[in-house]
Amino acid sequence: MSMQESSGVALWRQVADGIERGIADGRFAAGEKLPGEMEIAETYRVNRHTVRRALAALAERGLVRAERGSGTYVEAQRLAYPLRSRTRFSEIVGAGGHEPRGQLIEAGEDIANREIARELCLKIGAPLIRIEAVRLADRTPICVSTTWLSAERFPDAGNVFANVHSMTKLLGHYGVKDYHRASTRITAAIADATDAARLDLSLGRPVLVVDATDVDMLDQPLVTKRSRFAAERVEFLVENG
Amino acid sequence: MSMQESSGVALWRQVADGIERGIADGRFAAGEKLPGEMEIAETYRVNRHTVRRALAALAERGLVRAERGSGTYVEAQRLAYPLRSRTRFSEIVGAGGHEPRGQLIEAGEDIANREIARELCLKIGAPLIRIEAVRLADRTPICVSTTWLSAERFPDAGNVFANVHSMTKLLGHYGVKDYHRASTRITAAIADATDAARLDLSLGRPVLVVDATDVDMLDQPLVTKRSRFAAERVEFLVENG
DNA sequence: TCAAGTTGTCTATGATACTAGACAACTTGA
DNA sequence: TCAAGTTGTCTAGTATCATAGACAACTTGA
Repeated sequence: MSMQESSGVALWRQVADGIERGIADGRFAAGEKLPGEMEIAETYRVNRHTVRRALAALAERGLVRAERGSGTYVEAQRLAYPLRSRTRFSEIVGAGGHEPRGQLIEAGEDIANREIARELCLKIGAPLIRIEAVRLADRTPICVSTTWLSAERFPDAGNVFANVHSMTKLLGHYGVKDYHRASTRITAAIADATDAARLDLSLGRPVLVVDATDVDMLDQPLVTKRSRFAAERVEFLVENG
Repeated sequence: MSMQESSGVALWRQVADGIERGIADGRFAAGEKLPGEMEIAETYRVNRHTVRRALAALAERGLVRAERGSGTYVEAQRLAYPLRSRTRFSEIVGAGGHEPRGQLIEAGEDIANREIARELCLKIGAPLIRIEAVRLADRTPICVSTTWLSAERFPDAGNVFANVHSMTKLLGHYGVKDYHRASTRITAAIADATDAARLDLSLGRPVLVVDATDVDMLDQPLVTKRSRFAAERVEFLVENG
């Protein structure tokens, strides 16, 4: 018997994703015992060895734990991430009982392409500061983001961010007392090699890609950014009404 | 030279995803010529044959078109999908210049688990109608959704939906004049085999998973649903303030 | 016309992925 | 204690993945 789907995704990986989805949506509760390897193999119509490889991958990521002679058990949970007009990473993570951390990867200069120029109401080719940062809850990386600011309005923003480790504090440094989210666009993709490494994700894992622009109290654009969230670690909450 | 990452995702697939991302975020504009196979191979540090397999996969999905002796050219676009309090699939798709279509896959009975009971303010074990449907823009499937309604309040809802092909019309049939979105939760996952087939996606493609509950004008819950959107075909827009 | 650059097709080889079967090591409950 | 059920480990064979090189077929621009 053979399974040729030729999707470019290994069978063990498909099984692992299936089990992970089961964990994420509650079919397998935390602490609960998974079905036996044989039963999983029959469910997915694959060999037991293929299931073992899937479970090994999940175990390595800390989602399950195998106990010889007994069974394989679940251990996981996702971070709830509300998308509000006032979106602050530190507050959201703190509210979830975790310690928020930010880490600068790289800061440099850039020039505005058409898209960024439109978002920030600048001219194409205008000088920008580009900040690459990773944000964590406790010791788990949650997202990496690329942030662009006008280099004219926020000179030396890269160095300031390196000191304060927070976008809110950075803006405060330039006299911005408060700001809020003007637009948010969400889609999903597969993490590229760089992001996967920074998020401590294995290759091929999905990320939620969020393009957002923050404005001040007069609706003047301040910063625009593209964040990539590890899909397996967060769940966005959109609150209407 | 060798590349052993052993992520469970074939190299050609990683290259294909990388190029697709480039198309999605505008690095490669529609109609534009991609870099030559040799150049792509050098970029990703893989063999030219691996690049060819990636391009073949993209060509089969209609994202690119190869012309012998000349080059490989892009052809694609994503559907903008605003997430508002008043979210109507048909209006969104229609506004984008496409023809919205809905298709019933299956309707049946179900009983409320804890999560659904909470969303619909019912007791655990309460009888439900479960509707599986796929929704398309022109002839392209955009999302599949599983919708749950109280079987007491909406008796025979499955047959009604089969006739009207629209959730808005179904609710109208029971006297609900207007409704709006109460909560929306978004995450991403890999499409399972069933969803992949229904969305005409190859295995391993990411989907945006949306859990949402609609309420009437008195904030009484009407329906709760879990939709899976083909990530490569949509882009969610969250509009704040 | 022609050279340079492009995609298309062939052969070949080694590494991984998947299947298959067998048995060991261990846990649990009767 | 013991049988049934669990995970862990070994061997082997087949198919797919990825690499490598060579050359054909075709397009483009000088």
